[in-house]
Amino acid sequence: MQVDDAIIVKALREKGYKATPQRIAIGRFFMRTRGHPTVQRVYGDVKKQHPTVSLATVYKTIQILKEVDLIQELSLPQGQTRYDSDMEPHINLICLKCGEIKDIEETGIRGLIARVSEAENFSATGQRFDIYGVCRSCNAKGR
Amino acid sequence: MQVDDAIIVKALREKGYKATPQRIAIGRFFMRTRGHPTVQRVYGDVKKQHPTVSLATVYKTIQILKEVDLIQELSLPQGQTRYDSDMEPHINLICLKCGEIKDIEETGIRGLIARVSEAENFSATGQRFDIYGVCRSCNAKGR
DNA sequence: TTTCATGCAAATTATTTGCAGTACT
DNA sequence: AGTACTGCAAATAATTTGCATGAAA
Repeated sequence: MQVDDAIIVKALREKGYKATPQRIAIGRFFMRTRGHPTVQRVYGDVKKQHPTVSLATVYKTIQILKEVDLIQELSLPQGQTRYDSDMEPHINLICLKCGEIKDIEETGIRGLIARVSEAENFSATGQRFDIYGVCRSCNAKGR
Repeated sequence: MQVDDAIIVKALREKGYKATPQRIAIGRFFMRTRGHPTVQRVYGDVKKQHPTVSLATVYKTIQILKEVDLIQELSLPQGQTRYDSDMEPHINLICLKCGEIKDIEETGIRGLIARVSEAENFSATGQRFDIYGVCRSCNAKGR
């Protein structure tokens, strides 16, 4: 927890942002959470520590956390935007039934990106790989 | 053109939707366009043929074209949602400077999806692979 | 002829912005 | 001390919805 805080504070200050308690709390929530929370979910959690925090601050802070490369944004068709604190290239398995998002570490992706970028003269700074469908547990339940 | 229309009409009717002139015009625009238009772009183009078409109809029709698997939605962080009529697995090279989106056909993706899906017991129905960065021409211009 | 789609306007949702007071460095 | 940040409320932008009229099957 102290460790995470140090990472967050450092990342913020390096880009000239102040390390406020709200920002640290929001950043900490992302570092701890292995899920893919929505803004509302972040807001709800951070309010436990900072009851007066506003939704506007959460939105502003999320923008900053993206800029300092602590989180990634996953804009989805249906429903609210989700965020992912896994910054390594990976695959998102997105279940269209229950909305669950599972991260899959796939070592080949990095090479694939490097290969395509070089061929196209493209300077890659980020990526996103989603597979949509029905997850294991929904498959088991449903017919 | 007649050929495209036939595909659109068939796809609509198969899922129980009526083939109206507006829907055909919108579908035809997607089939013709090798770009990744926004809703406003579609609206603007379709109005040439159907001056009274409403934005609501465009939105509704786009939902339907997604359901009948003629187009894909690309929700993006900054800016408006884009649509893609390339339904084959491919990579979107997305330039963060100029907004251009280039499709890259990459034969390996299909196999990668099959492999991951099988390992995770996931029934894949769609996918999306974005690489974000700076494109060739923006690289050439800017420093 | 029956059912579904259109187009208008109003409603909703998500996100952003302006600003006065407050906290970080 | 100075600059940036917070929280509130209001503004904006994007998308959705309800409904009466009109068109497809």
